[in-house]
Amino acid sequence: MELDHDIRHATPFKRQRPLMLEVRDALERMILHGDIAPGERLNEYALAEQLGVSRAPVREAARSLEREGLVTAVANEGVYVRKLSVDDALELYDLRALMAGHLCAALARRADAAIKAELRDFMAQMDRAIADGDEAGYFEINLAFHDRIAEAAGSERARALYVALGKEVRLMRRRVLHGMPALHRSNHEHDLIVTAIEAGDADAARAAGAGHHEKGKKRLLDTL
Amino acid sequence: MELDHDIRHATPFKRQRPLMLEVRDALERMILHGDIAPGERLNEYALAEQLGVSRAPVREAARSLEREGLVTAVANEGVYVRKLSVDDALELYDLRALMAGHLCAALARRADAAIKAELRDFMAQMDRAIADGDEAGYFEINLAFHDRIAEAAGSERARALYVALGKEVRLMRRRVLHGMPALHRSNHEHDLIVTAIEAGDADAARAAGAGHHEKGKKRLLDTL
DNA sequence: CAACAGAATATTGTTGACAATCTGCAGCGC
DNA sequence: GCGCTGCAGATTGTCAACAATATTCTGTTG
Repeated sequence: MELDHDIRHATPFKRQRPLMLEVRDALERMILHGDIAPGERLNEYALAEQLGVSRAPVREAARSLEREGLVTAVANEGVYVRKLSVDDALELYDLRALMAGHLCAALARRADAAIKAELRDFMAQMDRAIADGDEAGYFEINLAFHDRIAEAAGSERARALYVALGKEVRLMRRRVLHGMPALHRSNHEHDLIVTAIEAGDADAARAAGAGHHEKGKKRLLDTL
Repeated sequence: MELDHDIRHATPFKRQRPLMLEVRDALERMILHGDIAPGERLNEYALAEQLGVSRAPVREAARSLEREGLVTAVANEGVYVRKLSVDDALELYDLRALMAGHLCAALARRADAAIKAELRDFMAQMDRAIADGDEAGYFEINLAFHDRIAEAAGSERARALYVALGKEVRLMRRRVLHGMPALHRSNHEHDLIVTAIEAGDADAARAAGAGHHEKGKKRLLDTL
């Protein structure tokens, strides 16, 4: 845990963006990247010194991360990187499936030609990544694909919940999706989602969106 | 806006509970009670003086309320009590219906005799309140009833989401439920929920739980 | 009189210091 | 040996002052 010193010197000229946000991003990156292990405590003083700021922005950033469920704060004791139990992770998968179904259904009702074409383009990109054997690339596009659906569904609150749940899931640093067969199955599920959205079939889209994430849950269970 | 002075003197002896939490509760009460109107800005300095604390706890409390969606913070400008548009409110109702359905379904799968009896008891209390023409009493029990379901469903994250959404909805200070006929209909829907849970029928419970909240949405639309 | 520049004011962002609380350990009594 | 007490260190909670930014007001100018 020793990286990213002195945020302020990284952006030397003018900054209207509050330090707290910079710190928040830095901490989130560290946590999601695994630089700070789950269960580990975030030492305000140490982090403040490490980042070259005072404790207040670090405190606020930590509280902000608590909102996203990445850390848990205990009074008079400190904030800890959240350690996900398997049950927690399964619950998160369920909620994420619920939200994904909701978002896909909403999008099926309101999708126009532009967004439909956009989703098909994502599919093509993922197909190409699979053909190239580019797993990392596939993950990235996969992430963007789902974010785009959430965004286009037109329900800001639901979108925010969905991405927050996604970040939380990432705390369980287990690769549930790897190997070409898994990628093929995954992209077939994507096709079900897009097809239902194209058809404007909200119920089918809900089922496909939820089902896709429930498969992810099953894949996690299989790795145990 | 002038009430609740000096939190600390209100609890004069021993306090291991951080001031920030006291402030948080006080602010939440003020907001939900309507003492601070939606759209109004929360002045850190003024609130700090009014509550007899420094700005730091007020700041933290405000950031904490942001998490619950009761206020929105703008950088270098301040935090404002959230002003719900009708669309926002409708979206909240949808999400709350979604979560309620999820929770009811989960509870239907795991409910034991004790919780079933407890729910029936709530029903009896609400019947009595209706018979007595006690609308305020009905509301209170109604709230406890739904909270109990959320708690008993065994999904902590989902429960937290559900109650947070409930608080947000209260920002729209419109009485969607009043008059004996509405109360009767409402309690009939409660009966559908409890019956489905008793039968262990998850799908029916989901439909009943979601339907109950969707009716609330319709009632809101009717008041427009 | 309208519109703009710039000062004056109000408010948030950040800092370092101090107070309260928790943790670990040594010393003591049983 | 075991457990309790209390001190020492570390860490979070709170505070008041300072810096940066936004807002309001006012006088000037076209």
